[in-house]
Amino acid sequence: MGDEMKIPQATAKRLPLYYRFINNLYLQGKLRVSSKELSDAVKVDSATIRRDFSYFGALGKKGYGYNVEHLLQFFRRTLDQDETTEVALIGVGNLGTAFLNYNFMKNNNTKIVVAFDANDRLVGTEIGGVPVAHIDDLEEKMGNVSVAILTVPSQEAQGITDRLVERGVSGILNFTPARISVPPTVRVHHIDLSVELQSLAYFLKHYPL
Amino acid sequence: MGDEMKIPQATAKRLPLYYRFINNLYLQGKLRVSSKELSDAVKVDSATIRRDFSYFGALGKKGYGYNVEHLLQFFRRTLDQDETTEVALIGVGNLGTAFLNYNFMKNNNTKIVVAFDANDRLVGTEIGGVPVAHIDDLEEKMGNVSVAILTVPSQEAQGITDRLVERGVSGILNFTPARISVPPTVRVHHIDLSVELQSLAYFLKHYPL
DNA sequence: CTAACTTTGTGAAATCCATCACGTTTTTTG
DNA sequence: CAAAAAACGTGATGGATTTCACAAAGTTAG
Ligand SMILES: NC(=O)c1ccc[n+]([C@@H]2O[C@H](COP(=O)([O-])OP(=O)(O)OC[C@H]3O[C@@H](n4cnc5c(N)ncnc54)[C@H](O)[C@@H]3O)[C@@H](O)[C@H]2O)c1
Ligand SMILES: NC(=O)c1ccc[n+]([C@@H]2O[C@H](COP(=O)([O-])OP(=O)(O)OC[C@H]3O[C@@H](n4cnc5c(N)ncnc54)[C@H](O)[C@@H]3O)[C@@H](O)[C@H]2O)c1
Repeated sequence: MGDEMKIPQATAKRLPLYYRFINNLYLQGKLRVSSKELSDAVKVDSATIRRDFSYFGALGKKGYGYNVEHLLQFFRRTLDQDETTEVALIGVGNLGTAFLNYNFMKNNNTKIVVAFDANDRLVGTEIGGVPVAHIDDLEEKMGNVSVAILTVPSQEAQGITDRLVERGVSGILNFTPARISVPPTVRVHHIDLSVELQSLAYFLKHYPL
Repeated sequence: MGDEMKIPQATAKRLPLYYRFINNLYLQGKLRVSSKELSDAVKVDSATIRRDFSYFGALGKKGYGYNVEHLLQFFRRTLDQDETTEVALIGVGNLGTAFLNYNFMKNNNTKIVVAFDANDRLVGTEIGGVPVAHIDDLEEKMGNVSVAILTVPSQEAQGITDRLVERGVSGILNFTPARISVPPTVRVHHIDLSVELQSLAYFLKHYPL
């Protein structure tokens, strides 16, 4: 879809969060919501919420707030909730298995459709309803997924990444501590759990609240 | 330690990453490193690295770069690597079990020392060397850990959080989709995997690189 | 219908951060 | 030793994001 673009990245990152809470409100039967209420729920300043929403035009009504159903429909369209993004997971170990067992679809338009591992004992099984294939068959069996979750040992990360990129993957969620290299057309989001834990500890010691 | 403070938060978040790579270099026997080399490894602009380091004074030498050992010692002190931060994990399910089996200590000064769950079949067992206690015994058995990892179902998150806070926890790494409320003296880092996946998909569709 | 109240949408200001660009210092080479 | 090269540390700049604060518009109550 040719979009109007110009949504700040910081705003774009909050959209899925907004979507989830608006969906909750809808399921609870709430008809309207103010930026202040939403702020309490998602812990984002109410002015920031109004600013975020304003990039999409005037979604609310002064003195009233936002109509929950209208907002929900808007977000559903904007986040392409009707169109599922198919995802591949590489590395069915501790972390990979947890993800396979988790139903990301609950309030999400993404779905892991295939997993890969080098361990022959896993190949051929199904975990959380997702078939596990051998990493050697990556190119053959990954279909045309455009997003991959990387949960392999860190030494394997770059090699697998190169194959994924070669195969046309354009987004990678990388859980390994390795900082992988990709061409500029590929987007990588790092989630580095050790760093998160360590930086939390650092903040506690050095930034007393 | 009375600090000089004023390290930007963005810099503080990168420190553990720097530490890990500098440690690798040290183990590889490298004696010196430039901001450019470090930049290639951690994928952070070299000017940003120099700026980050400069907040701590002049750590490098012009025309030479940084002495690896000196840098490592500096970071070890700054990140309190010698002092282990003890962590409790609440919710030994898919995700919690993966964390318990992972040895965070590898290049990290944080350690999960106790876990809690409501499931009687788990209580009393040991996973990844960490004993699992009953959630009812939280107050009694958590010792004086100051950081907790939350991997319980989202409906339980707020209740457990209140107990943790009451018990003196000052940092929480929250993996549940719930946005928890805490007093201003407690720091919460949210890691919301669904949001990460969904926002990656959104970026791919709307922000082609 | 009016007055009081609520809440949006947005200029403007404030913050925070990343990057450029270069003077300076040190190393390296010849 | 002199010239060239390397690389730091940082002033300046610009961009992105957050937050303030308020007029305008709508709602609610009496
Ligand atoms: N488990 C955690 O809590 C945790 C925390 C932080 C970071 N990580 C990182 O996440 C990654 C996975 O961690 P884990 O604990 O699940 O490890 P794990 O060892 O349990 O799982 C790794 C899996 O990858 C498979 N594998 C190995 N080489 C492969 C290859 N070439 N192709 C395909 N599959 C291959 C292995 O068979 C195994 O099943 C690691 O990089 C780890 O550093 C994990
Ligand atoms: N697994 C994933 O990949 C994934 C991804 C995104 C988010 N999450 C979130 O992480 C959290 C945990 O996910 P999971 O897949 O590990 O769930 P899970 O159901 O496998 O594990 C939850 C664990 O918490 C325990 N528990 C329940 N109530 C408790 C209580 N009051 N006190 C202590 N323990 C209690 C359960 O016994 C269970 O062992 C959930 O909030 C989930 O939404 C998980």
